Amino acid sequence: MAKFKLDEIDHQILDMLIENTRVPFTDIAKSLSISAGTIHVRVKKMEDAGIIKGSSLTLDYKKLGYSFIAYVGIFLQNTSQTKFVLERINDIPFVTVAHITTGKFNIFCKIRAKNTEHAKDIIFMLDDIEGVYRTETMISLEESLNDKKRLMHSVFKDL
Amino acid sequence: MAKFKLDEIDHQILDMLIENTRVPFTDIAKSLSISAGTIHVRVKKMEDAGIIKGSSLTLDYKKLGYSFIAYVGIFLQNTSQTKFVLERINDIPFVTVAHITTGKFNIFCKIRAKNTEHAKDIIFMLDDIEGVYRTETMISLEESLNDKKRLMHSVFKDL
DNA sequence: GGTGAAACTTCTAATAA
DNA sequence: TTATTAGAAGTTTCACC
Repeated sequence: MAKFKLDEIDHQILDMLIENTRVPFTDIAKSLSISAGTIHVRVKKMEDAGIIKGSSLTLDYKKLGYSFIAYVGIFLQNTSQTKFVLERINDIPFVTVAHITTGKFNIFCKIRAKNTEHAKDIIFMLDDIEGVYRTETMISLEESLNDKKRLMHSVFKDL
Repeated sequence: MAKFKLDEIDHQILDMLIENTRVPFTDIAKSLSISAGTIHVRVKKMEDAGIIKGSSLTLDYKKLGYSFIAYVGIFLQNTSQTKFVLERINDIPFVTVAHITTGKFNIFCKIRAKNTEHAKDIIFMLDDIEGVYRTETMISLEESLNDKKRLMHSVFKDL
C-alpha cells in the first residue's frame, strides 16, 4: 500500500475537516490564507487518492439508549474456521468492530448494547456460532479516549 | 442520561448523513419527499439535543502509513492507580481508545502504529507508566468491520 | 410540526496567472 | 500550483399552513 505524501496545507485542511466535515471551504481558505478553489482541488485530490474515504457523524450513543460497551475475545475450536466465524459475526447487529488477532484470542470484537440484558443476548449469539469454543468478555466501565482527537495530534503530524 | 425519541424521518436523515455528512439537505429532502427546510430544522434539533455530537472524516490509515493495529491489555499493580495511569495513557500519541474494564485487564486500549517497530515503542511507553504491572498485546491481523456500517443497520432501527 | 420561496452563503469548474 | 470569478447549487429564515 503506497504511502501518500501530504504537505502542511493538506494536514491543516484535514485537521479542520476532521473537526467538522461541514466546515465551509471558504472558512478553511480564510484560515489558511489561500483560496477556496485551492481547498476544493486539494480535498478532491485526497479523495481521489483514497486518503479521504468518506465522512461520518459522531453520535451520542448514551442518549440513543446504547450505553453498554464490551469487548469480547473469541476462542475457536480450530483456526481454519476463522473466516466462517467472522462472517457469522458480521451478521450480528451491535458488533461494531471485529479483528482477527494474534495472542490470547483468535477473534476479538467490540459490541455496543442497550444494557446488560441486551449484551447477554449478543454474547450468547457469539457463543452459539459454530466453531466458537468459548468467549471471554470485558465490560467497559468507562471509555476515555476517542479516535477523533487523536487523529489530529498524532497521526498526521509526522508523516 | 435521557433517551431521545427519534421518528422514522430522523432515522432516515441520520442514515444519509452517516453515509456522507456532506450530502446536501436538498438531496435528503428529495429522497424523503419533504422540504429542505424541514431537514434543516430536524438536524438542528438533533444537534441541540446532543444526539449528533459532530462529524468526522474517515481516512485510509494504510495509505497514510499507519497499517498496524493492536489491542493492549494493561494490568495495574493496584486499581487505585487507574485514573493516574489513564491520564498518562492519554498523553501517549497513537493510543486511539482506552477503556477501564472489568475482567482480565484493568485498562484496555487500542493503538495504531506505523509498523511493528513503532508499535514496540508505544507498548514500551505503556509498560513504563508508573503503576503498570504488565501488559498483554493482541495484534490485529485483519480488521473486518467498522462502526459506520453498523450504525445504520442496527443501532437506530429499534429505538 | 411542515412548506415554499426569498435572501444569503457556499461550491465548483473554467480560465488566467 | 494557486487565484479569480461567475454561474450553479445549497442553506437558512420566515410568513403561513
